[in-house]
Amino acid sequence: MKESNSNSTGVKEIARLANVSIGTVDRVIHNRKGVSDETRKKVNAIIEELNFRPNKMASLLARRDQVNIGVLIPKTSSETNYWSYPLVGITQAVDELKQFGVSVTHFFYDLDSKNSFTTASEQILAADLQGVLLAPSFIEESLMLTKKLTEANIPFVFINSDLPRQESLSYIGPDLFQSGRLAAQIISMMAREADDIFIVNISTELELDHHLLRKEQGFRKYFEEHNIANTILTLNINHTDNQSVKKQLSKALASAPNARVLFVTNSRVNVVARVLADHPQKLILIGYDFIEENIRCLENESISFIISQRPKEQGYQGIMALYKHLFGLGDAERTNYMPIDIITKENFHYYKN
Amino acid sequence: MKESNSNSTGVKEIARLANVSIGTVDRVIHNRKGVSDETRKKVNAIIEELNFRPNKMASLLARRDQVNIGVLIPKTSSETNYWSYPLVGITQAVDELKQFGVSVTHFFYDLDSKNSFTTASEQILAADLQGVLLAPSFIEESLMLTKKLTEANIPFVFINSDLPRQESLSYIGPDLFQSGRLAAQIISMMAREADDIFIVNISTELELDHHLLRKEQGFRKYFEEHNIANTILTLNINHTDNQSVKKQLSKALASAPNARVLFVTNSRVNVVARVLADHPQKLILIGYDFIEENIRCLENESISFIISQRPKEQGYQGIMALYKHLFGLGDAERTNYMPIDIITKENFHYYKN
DNA sequence: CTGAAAGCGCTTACAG
DNA sequence: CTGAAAGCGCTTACAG
Repeated sequence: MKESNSNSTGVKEIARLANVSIGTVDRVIHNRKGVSDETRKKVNAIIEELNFRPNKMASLLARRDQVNIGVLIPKTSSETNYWSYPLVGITQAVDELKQFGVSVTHFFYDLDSKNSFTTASEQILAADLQGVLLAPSFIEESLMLTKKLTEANIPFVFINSDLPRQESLSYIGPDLFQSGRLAAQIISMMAREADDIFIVNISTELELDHHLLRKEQGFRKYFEEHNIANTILTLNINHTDNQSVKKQLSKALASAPNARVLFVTNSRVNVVARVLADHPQKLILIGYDFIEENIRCLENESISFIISQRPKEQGYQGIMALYKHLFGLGDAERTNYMPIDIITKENFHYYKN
Repeated sequence: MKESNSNSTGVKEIARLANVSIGTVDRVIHNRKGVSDETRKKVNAIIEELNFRPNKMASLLARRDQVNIGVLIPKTSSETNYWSYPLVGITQAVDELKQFGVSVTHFFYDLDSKNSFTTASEQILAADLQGVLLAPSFIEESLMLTKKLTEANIPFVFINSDLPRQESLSYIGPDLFQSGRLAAQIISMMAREADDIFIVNISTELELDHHLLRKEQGFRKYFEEHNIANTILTLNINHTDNQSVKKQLSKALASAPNARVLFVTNSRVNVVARVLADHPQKLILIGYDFIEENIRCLENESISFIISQRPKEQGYQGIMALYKHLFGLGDAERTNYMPIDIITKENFHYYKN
């Protein structure tokens, strides 16, 4: 290790060259008022010439700002641990950033209860927050919240699903349509000509929204574009318990003897795998989300493919986007689509996102 | 934004509580000598109690250490731009770290010339480097270098391929065997019973080493384990030009009329795609590496799947591992296998690694 | 073995 | 509009 030569560039050197004080240099760097045009020009010219970039560490150290970010996401339920992954990413980001004065306050809601979302929203608005990261699962309720946040001038970032036309800083999450296309491509390569294909949407009315439909649209679009002749059937199951799924699925399969491939449009694919365990014919199953239940099904080969969209990274990038914005370190893109990962029995072990 | 309450913990506060100077606190924190056992204990107790973690920024700022890391990787050739991706990751890491005093000196070698590797090695040893990131493409030559580095007490990290039993800090790259298994799984799901499968190794003698063989081993292992009956043939092509590939491939395919799936064990899969363009039968192609030539083949559907192992991230993590080690911020695992990503026409667009 | 002082490269009141 | 001084939380000589 060597020590740096300290006569290098820095506010001090710039001040010397411009014949001003370092305070003035600081004012120019941050576009603060109280500097004559002439001085500003002179200093800026030198900054240009030296290609000066302020030392972020020193800056952060001297400012000792603290920001508290509110995080509003569903709580991990007994049904799925999906939301534990974004949480890991959030925690990781905060661990890296706490030395820069970033902290987080968590607010969880229940995916089965709009009320819990509204309650959490009120807590968020009452808290002293400088930014909010949220998963806007309920559209109307989310709009209520983001409207207030916008009024209060509190920046926010969406993860996992988007609410277009909002004043959000960023959306970080999947491109649902495209992920449906990817599922279609994989299936089209595996299916035989005579195979019928089922699209299975499992969802209570609460959730049966744009989400699953967008995936279905992408899926069907792919088959259309490629003129693939397989019959594609849709099965909507609006109860999520094993019994209901089993009943409706059995009925549907009984009436479609050629069905050999099932595309389940959300993480409940493991429920399908389970109720299909005693099905006479071997079916090909593909579904969504890197959650423990699904991984176990990959292991026992009852599910062939899982599509995952880096839940951990969504949380991580969400916090990072807020941090950079709050500290004036640059803004992320408005829309950030995650890579669409294909997970199987042979590669889930190294998947860390 | 709020300002932090500055009466919080810090060396100053610890010094006050322990009735010593902050210099002594610093000595204890970093286990420097010149502190009596008694004082050390007293200070450590307080550090414990306050759960004190030194402020990394302030520490880095005060130390103003500079490290220069040597990077030894193949140069991007006209044949493949593979190595431009790790380079992107390296550059990104250095951009983030230069504020912490990290810089990089690049040394490139030619994958077709062991000599160029040796020459670059000498330059590395002559340079004033605090760490080295290298892709040890040539085993003997790499061993020569790492031996000297170890003697000189310069830490090094391997990316892309590993040299076990070396004193490297870390290996960051693929698990070749497992990626072969993954290829086998995908193919086993797509192939019909009557299809013959070709494993195609394209490589000049220089490279025809453990690399491709490990992938082939993983591939065959999967088929064995699953008792899949397809015939698996191996074709070794030891010239990399289009003409040679075309000739040997045509010959092999002529003698195997049932061949319908080709697994190419490296990035040259695009060459195969090209020479197969006028092949009468539609073949399924799967190969390695997220490089432009291969992406184009995904687009025109002449390649079905590409396996990629996050080349960008390898470079990024390699630099990070060295940085953390050099600044005493913790060491990475000895072996870091990258996720094994499956890339197709429908998801390459969002793949950023 | 220990302390006091200067300094890292910035920012922030405060004074003029 | 501008400057001088103090401070962010550490580390580094230097003195004793």
